[in-house]
Amino acid sequence: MRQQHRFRVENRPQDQVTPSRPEDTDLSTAGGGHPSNAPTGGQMIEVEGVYIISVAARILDMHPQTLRKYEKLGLINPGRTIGMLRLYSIEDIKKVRLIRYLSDELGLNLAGVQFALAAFDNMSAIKQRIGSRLEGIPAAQQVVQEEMDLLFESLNLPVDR
Amino acid sequence: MRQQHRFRVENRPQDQVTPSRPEDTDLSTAGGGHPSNAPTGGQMIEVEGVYIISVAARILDMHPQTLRKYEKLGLINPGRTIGMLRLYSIEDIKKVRLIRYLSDELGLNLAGVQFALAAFDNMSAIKQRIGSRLEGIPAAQQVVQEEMDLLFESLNLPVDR
DNA sequence: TAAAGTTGACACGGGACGTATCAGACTGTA
DNA sequence: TACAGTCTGATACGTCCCGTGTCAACTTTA
Repeated sequence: MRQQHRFRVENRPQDQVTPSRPEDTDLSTAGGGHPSNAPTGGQMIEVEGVYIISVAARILDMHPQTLRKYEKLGLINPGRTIGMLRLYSIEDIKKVRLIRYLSDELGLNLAGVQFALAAFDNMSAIKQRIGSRLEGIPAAQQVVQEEMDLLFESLNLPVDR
Repeated sequence: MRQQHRFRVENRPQDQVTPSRPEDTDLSTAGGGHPSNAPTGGQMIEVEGVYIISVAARILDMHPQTLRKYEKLGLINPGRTIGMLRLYSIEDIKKVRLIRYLSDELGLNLAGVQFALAAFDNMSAIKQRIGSRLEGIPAAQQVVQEEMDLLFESLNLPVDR
């Protein structure tokens, strides 16, 4: 196993280095991408921990066509090589696992998955925004943190996310 | 129209007067029921704005069997007469409209509706809990109120709810 | 007592979803 | 350069979901 590769990837203006993530569900300010591998000025950027669709499908034990369908629906947004091959990052893989959990375990259809993912993103964003707006009031920050964590717990998410 | 009735209703220990509402999605502290018509000591409690299933179905333009199915799935929880007839309150009607919106407009299946309703309830509860825990810090209260309202808006709910 | 309600079961048609396959073009690696 | 793999777009199939509809046997309401 451990089939990692190196590819020449698209130098997308939006997201930094790691593919996927934008989550076009507005509000999103999450980011979280460790800014290693700053653009070297040119086109060639080395990226590790990234899989083409056949490998990602094997890792996830899912049909490649299903992954393409998820992308078409906007549920995931894997990166691309310059030649347009899909590149799935670890984050993408995790997201697909979350989608599968929502679908298989909770029984949501894909519209429901879309709704839930957007809700998560918005909740995360709001949590962060509140946190930063309350920077001068640590006691309040503490309360909000506790309660928002409770809220996430109440949604029956898998341990991993 | 305006087919309102009076029934002898169950004197349920849990919820006060108005039928429906418990929303067995824990955390719920919403309440909101105007406590008119306090129990008269005996069995007879007068309740208005409450409809039997045939009337509710006509108001909603839905099949009665669909309403029964929703109840079986725990999506709604109409009150009952002592004789076990279902009684739909205005709140129940509104909730069915929300369910129909989630289903028809957003395309969620019933598992998704269940998830969404639970999420709303939990979000409402958390909002209230934070509000009361921050009672001594009006500035923080204000921030949380604003951001949580933003969060609700981001979920594409219909105006009425 | 008649009309409308209850539960539980079963069934039907349309649509969603995962999977599968095809054609024709392109990409990446050896 | 050859070839395996991926790309897009389309179509199709089996299974399941969901709203609707109906039935039987019984209960409640007016």
